[in-house]
Amino acid sequence: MTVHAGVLDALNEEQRWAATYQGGPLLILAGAGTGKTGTLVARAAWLRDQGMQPSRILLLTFTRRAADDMLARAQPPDASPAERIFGGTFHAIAHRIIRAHAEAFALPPEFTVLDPADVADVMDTLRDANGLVGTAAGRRTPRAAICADIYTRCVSTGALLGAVAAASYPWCEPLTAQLAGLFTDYVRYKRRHGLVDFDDLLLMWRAALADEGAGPALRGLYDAVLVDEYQDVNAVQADIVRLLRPDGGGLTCVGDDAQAIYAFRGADPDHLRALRRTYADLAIIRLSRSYRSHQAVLQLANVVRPQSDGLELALTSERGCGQRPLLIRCHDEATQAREICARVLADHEAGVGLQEQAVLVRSAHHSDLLEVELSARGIPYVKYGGLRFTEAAHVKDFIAAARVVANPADDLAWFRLLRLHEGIGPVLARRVIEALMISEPEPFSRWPDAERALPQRSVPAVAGTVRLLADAAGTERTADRAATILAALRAPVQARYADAAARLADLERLADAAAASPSLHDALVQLALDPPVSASDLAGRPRLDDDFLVISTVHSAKGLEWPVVHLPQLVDGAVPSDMALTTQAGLAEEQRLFYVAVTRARDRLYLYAPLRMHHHRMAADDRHSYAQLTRFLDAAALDQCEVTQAAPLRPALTPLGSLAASIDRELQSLWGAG
DNA sequence: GGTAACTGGGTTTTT
DNA sequence: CCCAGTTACC
Repeated sequence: MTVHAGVLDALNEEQRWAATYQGGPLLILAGAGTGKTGTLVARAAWLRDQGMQPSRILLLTFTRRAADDMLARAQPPDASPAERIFGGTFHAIAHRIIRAHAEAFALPPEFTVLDPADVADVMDTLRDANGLVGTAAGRRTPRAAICADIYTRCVSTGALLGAVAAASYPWCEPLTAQLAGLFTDYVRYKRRHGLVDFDDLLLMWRAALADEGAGPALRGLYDAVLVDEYQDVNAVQADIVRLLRPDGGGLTCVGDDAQAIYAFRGADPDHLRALRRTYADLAIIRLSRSYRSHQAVLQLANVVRPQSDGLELALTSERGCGQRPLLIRCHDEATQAREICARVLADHEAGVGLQEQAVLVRSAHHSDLLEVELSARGIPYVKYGGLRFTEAAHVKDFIAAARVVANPADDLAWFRLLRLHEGIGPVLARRVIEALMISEPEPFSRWPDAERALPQRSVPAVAGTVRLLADAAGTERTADRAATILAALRAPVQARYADAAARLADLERLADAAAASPSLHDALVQLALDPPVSASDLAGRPRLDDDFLVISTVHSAKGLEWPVVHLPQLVDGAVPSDMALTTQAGLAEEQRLFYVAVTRARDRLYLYAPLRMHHHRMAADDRHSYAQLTRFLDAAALDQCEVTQAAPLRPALTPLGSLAASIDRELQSLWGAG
């Protein structure tokens, strides 16, 4: 008898079958809202109750939140370390292993983890030397961030640079040789400075697992490996899973290839499909009973869902029929914004809280006009996706300062920190850093020499910051260090930003969060691998009782659900995105994205199709017909929807004309003629 | 020489 | 709206 017997009792037959499956490798094909998390948690608990040692069960996820959530549900909160199931994101677990064996990877014990923005910064400094600046070779050159994208795409898919450029960045193809040079320099730079990016974490874990000496020991750590969201693995992660469980024993993968939406960062749903080829004895168990959406919503979802051979799935609802999705044709984007507001308010009147409604968009800027309309009407909302907290300038400043303290040899962090000060540009910053780094171990002690590179008037401010950071580096306790770093940034942040008060408030939270970590280095790693979505995220949701509408990108909405979902911009070019229209694979991904969006709705789904877009006019002659506007709403899909037309917003032109005339008369009277 | 302030062109999604 | 290139100022 176990404490978790209840976990199994709460499952339906297909879920229980999956949770207690006794054979070899298992793929749980879990449709949207079918209780995938509960099933995976139950399987972990069941394995443990079968006598498997909890610390030898490895749970791999893509987000920290998913890992924490599942681990909390799989075991009592007071379980001792030995009784705890081991789990985390691919990157976090890789980091743990590499840190424990840093010297074997030729890394310093406290190596810096570069986040994607850092990668772009490094590439930016190496671009000129590789002929990738300005309009080299008569063509426009990719920005540093694009270079970083191409790099990571090659690494995470294992594809050749030439092929990646041709397929995804055709305008960069003539610069393949320059990019190759840049990437060579980039890797050399990382190795020389003891830096590790996200891709390296996975590459190193994979290399260790494939190593004849280390491999058996590393994979021998676990008896069972459970992988969540397997459709989102990239080539390196798929290799890691294969190397962890070469014969498939003890392997459970959960996923749904129709919900794979991360191709842009190297994921490929073919890895999920390939499991059948890798493991001849793979069992596939389908979870198709949805506890989320009404049947009427699922009928549209089932039509929209792309099916693949051998992995077909159709969802049925456990929640009754419900209302058919409503497609609202709108004259233009302004009408669409007005219409969304009206329906949000109407449902709110009917008792659906704002927080129970979400507007899901393909790309962050698709809600711009809507946000104006919401603000004008005083409807509160929060937006997820788009700009991340750690990408805000002042947060990057803080992280740079913390990195200088944690590792005074981090020239990239120095560069950003110095440039924060008035009057310091790239050239002066470089000179100061050069002076600081002449003798490696103690950059801070060289400050008196280095400050000679600066013009007199900027010395006091910079020296003040540096002195406080040196103090921080000299103290032991993490809390003291965090507080001193914050103190060091006060003056420069005040001087640089107009809205300094709000930014400093953010930094106080950041400093508090860092103070709670065992070390500054841990805080920085945590921040890189698991960035908070917003400042309020750090502070633990202070506004829980405020009611607000949710606006989110479809990507950020993955795994979430709302009673009411609004899907605007259902027009070719927006959904699907025009960036993806040129390739078959891109279009397939957009289709899956639409499937994910539709399946977020529990009770009510509103689809909005504006006839005119901001820049290009679409199908003007079809304004009053039901012709398809997005290829995803074909005849079969429309059959599953109610269709209505929003009343067009018609400005009253004639009165406006007479107003203008009266203004003219008024003006005329000002100069007394008339 | 080096920085800041201005202006014009392109804009997906993010562990 | 953010970044890169240009101009104006110290």
